[in-house]
Amino acid sequence: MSSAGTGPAPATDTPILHVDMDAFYASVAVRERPDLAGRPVVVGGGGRGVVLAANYVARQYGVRSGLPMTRARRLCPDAVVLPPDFETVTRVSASVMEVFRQMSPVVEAISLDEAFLDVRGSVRRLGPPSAIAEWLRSTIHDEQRITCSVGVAATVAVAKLASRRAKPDGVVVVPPALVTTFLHPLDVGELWGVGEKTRAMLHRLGLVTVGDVAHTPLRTLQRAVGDHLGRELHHLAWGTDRGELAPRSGPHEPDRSMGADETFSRDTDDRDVIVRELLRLSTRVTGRMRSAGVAGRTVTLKVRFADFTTLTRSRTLPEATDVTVEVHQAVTRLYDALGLQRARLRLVGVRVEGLVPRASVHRQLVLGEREHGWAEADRAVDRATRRFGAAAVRPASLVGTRRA
DNA sequence: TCTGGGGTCCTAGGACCC
DNA sequence: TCTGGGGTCCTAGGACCC
Repeated sequence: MSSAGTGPAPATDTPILHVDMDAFYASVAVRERPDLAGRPVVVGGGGRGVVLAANYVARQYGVRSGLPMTRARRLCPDAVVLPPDFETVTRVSASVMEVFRQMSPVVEAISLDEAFLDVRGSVRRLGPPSAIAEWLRSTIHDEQRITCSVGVAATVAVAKLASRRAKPDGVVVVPPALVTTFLHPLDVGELWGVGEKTRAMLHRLGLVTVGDVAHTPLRTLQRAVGDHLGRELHHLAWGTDRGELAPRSGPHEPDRSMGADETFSRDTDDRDVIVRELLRLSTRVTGRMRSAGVAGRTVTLKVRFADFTTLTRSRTLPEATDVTVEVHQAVTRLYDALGLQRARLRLVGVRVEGLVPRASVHRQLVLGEREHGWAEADRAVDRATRRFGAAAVRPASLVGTRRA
């Protein structure tokens, strides 16, 4: 370390960086397949899936993430379509997060490809935030051969908007004096927390730009969109959201819920098929719960009909559980209670909420319940799965019945 | 052959208790 | 005789984010 060790740390009025990988899944795919450079690349699920990421060549054809894959193929028939490579993406993400931690100890990751950094403690060592942003970008580019964009500001939400403005492959700094100049011309839909519905409702009220929202009385906003979101929007519109990060330290907070859902490749009204799918999903969810060491009391069934209307039904059990059979029983009862006749389902889902550490659950043994019951069976399955893989052990009704 | 899968948080009404 | 509130839990739905 050099002599710079004494004296007050240089202050900065834009300590928050938002780093966002450009077209992450697609960039990683191209990195693995250099022959694809310059071609339109779309990463997404097959069948009824949606676009996970599209590189900038594909975006010229109007392909965007979230678009149904069928639409994407129609918009860009020449696109190279690839399934997501989660393993590589996860590995690249971990390396990138490691670079962030070299730049600052205060990192709040929001997903595999996005994070906030507070660089207040790093300016003496590394220079002003804009220089840190550039160094970070060149390091990631050199080490991982992918690009990212960085927004720099005094607050979290402004930094996030700035990084969007910086895309692709750039840096945008918004000093405090320019925050309203930057924010107010933007469409309200750009704000974090304003999706399609809220945007449409605000537009109907004549609130089109962020500036319009900024100059609307708080009470009026709250009547339109609710107390909480109203207050939130007011802050966002003036760039006065939080300027502190909530870094995930330690092993990380436990999830509040765990769930799994699946869209059928073809809509179905066959109870056998549906109940079997609920068993698969219950098995998956409780398996994840057991390896995380949590149990939960509220079990929720989700059902989506062919016309995309969706409903949920939930049931709170007397005791928290992580037992596959109990969760499956609960969702099957909820399903039967719907009394669907010939309604065709597009999707079913299982979720367990109100998770608590398993160790904190003291099971009351119900009269007649054997001590080594289904829970013991689950643990035996977990051990076998760890040794032999997921295909080794599964309920009899999930074993293929098709004959040659 | 339009519209995934993993989550979080908020709202609102009713039950129930004090 | 009047018709209270506050707090918590449960359920259902909706909106949003990555």
